[in-house]
Amino acid sequence: MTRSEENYLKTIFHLGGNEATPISTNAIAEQMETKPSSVTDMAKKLAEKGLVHYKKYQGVSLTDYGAKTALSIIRKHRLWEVFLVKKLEFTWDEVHEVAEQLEHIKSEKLIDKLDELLDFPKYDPHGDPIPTKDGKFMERDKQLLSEMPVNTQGVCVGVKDSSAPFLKFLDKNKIALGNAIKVLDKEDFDQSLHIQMDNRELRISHQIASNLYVKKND
Amino acid sequence: MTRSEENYLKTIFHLGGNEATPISTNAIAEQMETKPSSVTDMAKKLAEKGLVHYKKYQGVSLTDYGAKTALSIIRKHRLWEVFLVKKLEFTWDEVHEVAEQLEHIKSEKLIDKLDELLDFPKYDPHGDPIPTKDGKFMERDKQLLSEMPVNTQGVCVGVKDSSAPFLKFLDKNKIALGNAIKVLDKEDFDQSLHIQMDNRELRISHQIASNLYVKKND
DNA sequence: AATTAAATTTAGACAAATCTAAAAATTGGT
DNA sequence: ACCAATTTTTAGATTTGTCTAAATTTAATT
Repeated sequence: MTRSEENYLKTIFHLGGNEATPISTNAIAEQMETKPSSVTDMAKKLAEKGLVHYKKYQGVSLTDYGAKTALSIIRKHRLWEVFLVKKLEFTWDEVHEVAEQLEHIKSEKLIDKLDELLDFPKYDPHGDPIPTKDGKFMERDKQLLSEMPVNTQGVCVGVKDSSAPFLKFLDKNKIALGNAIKVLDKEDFDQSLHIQMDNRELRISHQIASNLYVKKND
Repeated sequence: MTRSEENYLKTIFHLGGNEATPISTNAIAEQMETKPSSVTDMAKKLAEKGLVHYKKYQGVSLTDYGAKTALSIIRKHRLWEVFLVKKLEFTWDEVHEVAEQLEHIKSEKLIDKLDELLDFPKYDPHGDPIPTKDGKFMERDKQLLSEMPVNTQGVCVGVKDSSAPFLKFLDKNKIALGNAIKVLDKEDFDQSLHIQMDNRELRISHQIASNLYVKKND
């Protein structure tokens, strides 16, 4: 597997889709900042190797084998992210770029031992679940903050947008995973929220709220 | 810098040489298991970038800039080797292959923090010195065991050959870095040695002795 | 259902890194 | 100082992954 093939698999995985509703070459090209014609070429190659289903003009979807492969790369990416934060004092907005490189390192022992060193983490620094060695995905029970009714309470458990600018914004406003959240009020006009976070009250825009995942308290 | 360019620099560094006595394209090709014609192509490219001195038919040597670059790659390689042994329970015969991949990861912060996590190690698992951030090389006062006179004592501090087969042989015979060594006798016939290592006596061939570095006791 | 617009693929080109085979330069032996 | 052997370079081809521009297919609109 080349680095490029791995990057395509990962992108296709993240874009979702399935054999019935495949992902267009255009969508992949846009996500990867490349050209649709390049995607077509790669789609053929990946299909050749049994990693994707591909029918001309129809789009692309992962085979079981392709999905398993994608999950192993995502597993590596997220474990490295945990390593960078937990062991090397990286901030959560710095890890993605480096993990993009580290995820391509080939050594099963390396990743198994890394997992052990980190004490088998279940989530990465952005709250995304880390697939198990056999490709099982533990999706957490969570919802967007923007979808929580007024007066419900929960805990901040993840971000939808994990871009550096958004993460830095959260840092600046002391919004971190693990914080307790209560929705105090919702503004009908612009759907902004008045919330209580840990011990202070703050107002956040709909844009922010729709990129923060919360686990509702029972 | 591409991965390939980095590998060439590293190889040229390890082969030594200087502007007056450059390394032949053939020597580089042999070391890298590639063809001389490929080396010629790369020599031109590296010369173009100011990383090596290259004159047709004369051979190649690193510029100061090239040496500095090579040292930063070697620094990364050796720090990763320490990480693999100290933090992930790799054995010293397993680390090279993985470090060959890890050494190409680009992130200054990553390597600085790794250095810190490992407590600024001075030597890698094979006893080779780890260059400092500014490319300084702390070569240890050491000599080959095969060159130690009878009755001298010292400590095992490194290996010349760090191939897996040799390292496994050392493990099997419980020869490890840090062990105390005393040369009891030298066999004129085949130059084999009778030594005392920690608390036991053993005989080792000249081949082995000429691949083990010892620091003589004062 | 025909025509236009949009999406997708094909064809041909390019850069990086490599190779083979042939040509050129260097080296060593006499 | 010459010739033969060796080393090194050149020229041209190959692979991988990409691109542009043109051609084709699909989708949308009337």
